[in-house]
Amino acid sequence: MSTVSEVSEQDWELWRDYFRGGRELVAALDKRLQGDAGISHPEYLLMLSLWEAAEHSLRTGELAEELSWEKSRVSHQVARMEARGLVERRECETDARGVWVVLTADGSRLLLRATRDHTDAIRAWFFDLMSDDEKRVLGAVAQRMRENLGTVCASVPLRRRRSQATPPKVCA
Amino acid sequence: MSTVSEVSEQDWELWRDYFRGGRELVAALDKRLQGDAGISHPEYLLMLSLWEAAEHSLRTGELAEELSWEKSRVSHQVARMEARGLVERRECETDARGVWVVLTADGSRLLLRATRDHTDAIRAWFFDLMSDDEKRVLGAVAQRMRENLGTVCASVPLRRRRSQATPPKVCA
DNA sequence: AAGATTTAGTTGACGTGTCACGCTAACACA
DNA sequence: TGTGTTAGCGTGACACGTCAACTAAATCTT
Repeated sequence: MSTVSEVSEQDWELWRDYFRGGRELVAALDKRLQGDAGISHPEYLLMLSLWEAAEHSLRTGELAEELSWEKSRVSHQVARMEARGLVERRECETDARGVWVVLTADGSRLLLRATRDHTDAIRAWFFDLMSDDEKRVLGAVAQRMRENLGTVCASVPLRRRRSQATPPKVCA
Repeated sequence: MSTVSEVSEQDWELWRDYFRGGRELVAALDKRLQGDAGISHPEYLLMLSLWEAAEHSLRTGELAEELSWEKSRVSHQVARMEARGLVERRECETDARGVWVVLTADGSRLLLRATRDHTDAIRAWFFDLMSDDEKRVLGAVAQRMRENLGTVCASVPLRRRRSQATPPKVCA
């Protein structure tokens, strides 16, 4: 067991392509969002979560759970976005520790402007490249990976807690 | 064409799992490296490239090409790693603009210490989760993705320019 | 050989992401 | 009622990563 060469050259090739492919795809999506709407991918994701929530607002912790981010990360990101006017922080009436993060009108506008192109990009650079069979395989493997890693937070996130009358059904 | 809902719920599920799975896997690998050898994944990758090169040294630009990183990124990373004593910068005799980046003894030690566990982790969290058929599919899709995105630098990197007497054959 | 251009590499500013720590409010319970 | 614990969030430091601007050496041009 476990001479390094146990992993075949082919396998390393696969790993390389998987690893770099992921990075390159996300980088490309990010660049596209920047160009189209002037927002980053993390900003898009955060605003999307808010958009999909009741009143376009969520508590910091809910946001973290929704995005599978650390709360600290959410805090930093919200701070930057608040400075840009994309979201607002509001005190929580029922829990003085709590904070509501609310999508602003500007935020909504940008989100909606971005969504179409972003979705098209994901389709063109991801979905359209695969047959249905390949999608099944990829999905199965990805799920398996997450479950396997999935000690703590990884197993949870099968979207629940939705609301709103059919907002743009997008994930990325 | 291109109502957002063109993308099925299943497809979004796939995208989510693929997207987060990748992030989580890399995060897990990084954490493992930190714990085992006290180095980050980028540090590991950079040192591995050096290790595999003649004299354990490469020019900044070669390093960038090898890793598919921007030169600026290499520069920053090397600066941090030089401060930690993992690599050294050395003037280039034949081209006064050039810089050789050389793996130090400390760097080598850490790299070697890290390699075994890192490889095991990749095997356990990636390779072992897939059948050979699934590997083929994943590899094909990843390659297709990179080629599709692959305007500029994406098409190049099929490892060339190897040297050295069989160093740890690892990629990640 | 003078001047323009290209190439190698660095730097600073800034967004992203994690970790360790700290703070206050809510809560449990003696 | 006080006291210890936990939950919700923020902050500062630092690593990662990109972009635009920069320096200086090499190279090309005429």
